[in-house]
Amino acid sequence: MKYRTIENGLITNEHIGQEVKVIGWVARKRDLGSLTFIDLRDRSGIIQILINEDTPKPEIRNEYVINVTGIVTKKADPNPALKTGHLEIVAREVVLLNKAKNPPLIIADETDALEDVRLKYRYLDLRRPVLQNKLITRAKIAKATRTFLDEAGFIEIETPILTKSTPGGARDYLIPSRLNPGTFYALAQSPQIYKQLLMIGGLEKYYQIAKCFRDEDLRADRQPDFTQIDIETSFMTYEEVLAINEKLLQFIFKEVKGYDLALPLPRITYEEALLKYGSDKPDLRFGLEISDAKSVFTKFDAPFLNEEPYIYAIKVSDNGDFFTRRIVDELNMVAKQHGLNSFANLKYSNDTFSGSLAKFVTKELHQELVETFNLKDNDFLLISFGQNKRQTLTSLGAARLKVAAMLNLVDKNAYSVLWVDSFPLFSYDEERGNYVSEHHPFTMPFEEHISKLKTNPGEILSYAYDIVINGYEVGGGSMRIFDQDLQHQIFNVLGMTEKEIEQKFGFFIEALKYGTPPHGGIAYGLDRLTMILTGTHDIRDVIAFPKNLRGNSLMSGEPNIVSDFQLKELYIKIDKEREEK
RNA sequence: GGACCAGUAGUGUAGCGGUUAACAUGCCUGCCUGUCACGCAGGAGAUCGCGGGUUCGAUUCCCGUCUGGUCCGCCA
Repeated sequence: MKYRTIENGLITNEHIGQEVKVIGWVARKRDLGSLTFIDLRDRSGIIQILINEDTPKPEIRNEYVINVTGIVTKKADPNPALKTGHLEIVAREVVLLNKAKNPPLIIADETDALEDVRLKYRYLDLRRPVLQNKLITRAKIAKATRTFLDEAGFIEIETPILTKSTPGGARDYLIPSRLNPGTFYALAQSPQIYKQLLMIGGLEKYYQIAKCFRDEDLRADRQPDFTQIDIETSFMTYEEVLAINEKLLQFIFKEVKGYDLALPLPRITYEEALLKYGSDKPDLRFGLEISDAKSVFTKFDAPFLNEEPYIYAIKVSDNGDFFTRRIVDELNMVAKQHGLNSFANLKYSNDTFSGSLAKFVTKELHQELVETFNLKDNDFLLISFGQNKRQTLTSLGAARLKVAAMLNLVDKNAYSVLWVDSFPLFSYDEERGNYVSEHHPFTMPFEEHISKLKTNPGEILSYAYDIVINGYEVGGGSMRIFDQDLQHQIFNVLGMTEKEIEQKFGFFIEALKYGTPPHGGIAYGLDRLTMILTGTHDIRDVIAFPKNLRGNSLMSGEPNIVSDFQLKELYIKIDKEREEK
């Protein structure tokens, strides 16, 4: 006895006239009295079942699981919306295998439910074909990755999830050790140190599709546990590492989407990305480039503007009339969110300026503005100004994205894939009063900048690179330091004492002393890559059982309170006062 | 830690200082031989998130709180 002889979505013309047995969920029932039609859904798709008057039929409602035996028949009037829309199965026997409660959400591509209902009943949400297709795409990406890297001589190696907590970087998820009272493991934030140790261990080419954990606040594209495609290789130069990663991406795009990714990928430096697009992960599917507007606006007789050290502008061509008071207010919200008071703006039409700065435009400035920005009728200038260069740029960068979305400037069928490179090695942390790694402390600085370690660390650039797709940081990596003295100097710049270095990274410094090969690598966010290739902006769409913004599972209810007995075994006491707050 | 938006039948929304709280869909019952988001007729279903205040009267206005979402900070 079998439940099925064929999957619903795989039934084709060649089965016409054959008796088949199918199984699935009742997606829809259309009862015409003596005729009943059922859309029967399994993972492969939907096939219509016809139950005639003389065929005995059980109670049938939505989401019941039924088993149908019958003859595949050609329909007189096909349904073009369905892959199997020209076929149906005329039932001989219909068996009810399981009933179902009335589901709280519509189980179809277009559901009516909002996120929290979908997450609470995730197992029902997962029955929706759109969601299943996203998980299928995710599996295809993983498979293509394995195929490509395997053929390129990489081997898949697992590294520990229970690891040592090392400060710097993201907050750790801590796991108490029962066997070692008072001590903790940290869940791996990434396999970074292990993969470098694998290089020292002589494995040469490693990869892993690795779960990683970071206890930071969540976003639409950030989950506390997520998956990296983690890659490291020895004996390859910077250019060779980028080249093989480009080929990997090309292979994935081809296998998963049938899309031909043109190589080599464009590269843009971190500084250029920030100046032109106000972001270290620019979306290049549209223009709206930022220009330095200091020279013009500094001449404006407006103290709030001309005294600011940084002034930048975006010109939006031929859409001035779009920027009504309401739209400008919306953009100013973006400015506020990024720490500025507001943007300034100028509309140019009929050779006249209007907008927030219009009253400061003198005759001379009028001419200079038109020439500087090459203004045509119905153009619009959005201007950001501030004390902090990065903030002034990134707020305008955020507005750039918003404007592009509002004006529909983004080509949804295009992919913008590029490298952002030449990242600074360090940035200065005002709060902590010392330098912190921009990427991570194992990143190789440009050789010609190493001399600045003692004099001006902030100016050092590094062999770090991000892969950016459609404005998402999809991957990031670097060439690594393989010289123990240089590594030691880096730790010093980061303000670590000899004792701290020894405690936290002693084993790693020691390892570097035994003939470390030149090496480098990258880590891709599998979740984000899947988001892009499935066209969603919500990371929860590409993870089977995701968490909400508070890190809670609305379905199973973690995190949860544990028993006093469990806590006692782990030598942990909960501060009851704090718990009640 | 901060800013903003939302919370009304199972679901998604509308609405308003005094309503029988509306619409769609889902659900239930009946009818229907070619539907495919079937159709038609009828029906059930809501302490308008929670607490307080203003008011003769609050689902509506105000304050607080909880929940969900988006963003900033954070994410080596």
